[in-house]
Amino acid sequence: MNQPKRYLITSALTYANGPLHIGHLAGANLTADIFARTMRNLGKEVLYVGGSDEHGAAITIKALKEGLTPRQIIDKYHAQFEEAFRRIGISFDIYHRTSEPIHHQTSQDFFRTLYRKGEFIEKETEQFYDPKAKMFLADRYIKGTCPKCGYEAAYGDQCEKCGSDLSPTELINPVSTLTGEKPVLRKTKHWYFPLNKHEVWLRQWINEGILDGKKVHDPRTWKNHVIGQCNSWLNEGLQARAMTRDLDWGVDVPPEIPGAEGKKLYVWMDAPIGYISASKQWAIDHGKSWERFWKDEGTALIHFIGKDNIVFHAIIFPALLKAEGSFILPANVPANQFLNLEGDKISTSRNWAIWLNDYLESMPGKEDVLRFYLTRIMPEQRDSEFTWKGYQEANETELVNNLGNFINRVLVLVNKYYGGEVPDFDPNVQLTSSAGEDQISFQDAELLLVFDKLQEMVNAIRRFEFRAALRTLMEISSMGNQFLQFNAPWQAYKTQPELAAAVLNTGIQIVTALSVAMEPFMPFSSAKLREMLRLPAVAGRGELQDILDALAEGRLLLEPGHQIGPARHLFERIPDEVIEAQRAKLVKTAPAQAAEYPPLKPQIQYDDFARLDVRTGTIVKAEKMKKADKLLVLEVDLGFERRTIVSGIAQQFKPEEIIGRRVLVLVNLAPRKLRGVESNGMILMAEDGEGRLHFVSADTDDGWPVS
RNA sequence: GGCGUGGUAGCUCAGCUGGUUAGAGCGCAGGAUUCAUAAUCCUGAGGUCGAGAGUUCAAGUCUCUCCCACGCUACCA
Repeated sequence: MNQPKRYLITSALTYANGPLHIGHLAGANLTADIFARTMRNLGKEVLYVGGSDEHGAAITIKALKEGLTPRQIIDKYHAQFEEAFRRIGISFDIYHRTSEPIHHQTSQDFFRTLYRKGEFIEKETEQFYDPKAKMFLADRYIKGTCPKCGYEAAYGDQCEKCGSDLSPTELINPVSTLTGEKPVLRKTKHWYFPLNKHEVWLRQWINEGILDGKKVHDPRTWKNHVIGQCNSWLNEGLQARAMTRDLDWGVDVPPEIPGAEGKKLYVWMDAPIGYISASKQWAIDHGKSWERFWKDEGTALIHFIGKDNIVFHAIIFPALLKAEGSFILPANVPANQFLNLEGDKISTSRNWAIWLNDYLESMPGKEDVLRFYLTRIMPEQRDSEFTWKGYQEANETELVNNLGNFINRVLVLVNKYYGGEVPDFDPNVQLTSSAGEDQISFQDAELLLVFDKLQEMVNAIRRFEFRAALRTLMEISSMGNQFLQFNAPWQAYKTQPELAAAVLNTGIQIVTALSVAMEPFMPFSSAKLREMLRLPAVAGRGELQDILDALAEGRLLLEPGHQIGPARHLFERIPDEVIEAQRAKLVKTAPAQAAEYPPLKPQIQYDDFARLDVRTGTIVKAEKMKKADKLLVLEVDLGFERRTIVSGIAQQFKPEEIIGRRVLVLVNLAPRKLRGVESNGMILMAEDGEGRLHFVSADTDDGWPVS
């Protein structure tokens, strides 16, 4: 495949309802940053965009909870994100936000174009509207009397008593569960995007890289799990998706479209278009063209995301772009898997995470160590795990002992023997190669080995194999350590000064190469090293390409006579106490929501209660229901009879554990078929604050009533 | 239940279209060395490649069945 002329790189937008943690870095941001920096260092034209995703119901809810306005919430998180990303060195060309007018305009324009082209299906439905809450109600927020069995607390989508599927409009006396008000029917219109119409070309584009008969990318460069996930969706059949919602916090549906009042664009018409509006803003700020990046086939569009976002970026957004007609499609969607933490999933609600802000505050100057370790364990092909011990070890064995030590050895020796001046040398001096203790080499041959490694590293990054690229980088400094060890310039300096000069000149060339090559991974340490070398910091202007060219042509990277500064340590050990203190911060908390008691149900009369017939019983048989994850088929002995009862507790109880359990059974519940098995009754369970279920029972004989 | 991805030395992971004694780093054992943040270098021990069956002259690599982890999805509160 031809090398693209330029790259448009995106990091998944960050949702503005909670702080950043290391998972955000490992998934979509550090990956994209390393890629963007590398491409800039290779002299490519790069536009790297990111931003905050600031719309949606979750933000409204968060605002209500904290007693703030949605605007206050998003302002707070956006500022926080921007600052944290900057401090950890994510090199966005622009970090934008979806609340900006230019974004609203851009996504509305996008919607308009699709609307005019007839890409949407309009569906008008009558839905219940709660005048007090001023919102349309989802089916399950409505209760009323079941038209079939007369049960008074049937949900809008289903009657729990008789099991029939309902639609909210069938209910007699519907009531909003939010406010208790009587909802009114209102017509509401929504626009659906018929994804199913796009299935055929999507299949070919994803699996063969062919779009409109043209090869646009090589599917072999896409990750297995990305293609697999897409095909899984395609094989299940794509459905028309609503592109609008009855929400109050988001981008308005273009007002001139009939029926648009009160409607907002759904997230699929909003968040990914944020990439486009960010590009536009960047173009305005810099007097450049955004369309060069979005509409020219010489551009490779790369979406960096986590695996939860695959379908969104590889199917839905491409389909929208194609339907719009003027945009290129992504050349790759290198999704990462998930990062776990100390044996458990990262969870914002359980506070199981390493928060980026906290890290930046409590581990000052250690930005690159985090970047390094996260890259080293990056979940590229499968989930991986962050441990503080692993972090400490990686820092010590690789950064301090290998990379930092090699650089320090060279700089100290050059300072000590040559007053910090890069020594001149005789290119014909025989050296021992880093490739083996018995191999004779010369300086230029040695530098060609470095060239090969740099090439290898660049190729790995082009394949989005960041772990491999980082490993290759470390191999260069390993080679450097071997080279020093074999040639022992500290001895040669006394007996063969010409050897020492050739060795240390070579050493300083390798260090110079490293100062550039390490920049995408560890920009802060790179800058520090460049300062010691008295060289300008790497600024993303083709420095890596310059180095590759020079090495290929046999030119030196740092000329004899160049004066370097004193050696300072690039990395330092991190004491056990510091690691322990960090680990001690990790304390799982119960999710906040689960701690809240559910609201009390409306008052009932004794007669209502007396209608329930609850009896004691014993589980005598239990087995898993086939083709269902949550159901157990139980046989319960009630003394006077045995009954089959299906219970949705399979995720918390194993069948063999619960045989013999005394339980309370609601015995006069109408029978209902669950996945083909008739259930005659209901096992009563108590639920605790963390959602765990517990059996309730009594010490009486089976079959006697409970009241 | 369906689909997807993964399951390789104590740990973290490489192993492309099947081909000689399965690799690396860390850790471990022994040795060398002192320029360097007790760093570095050399050597070595360590694996029936999740389990079983099959295809093949030949399988970690292909096929089938099963088990485990994670994700999507269905069903289910």
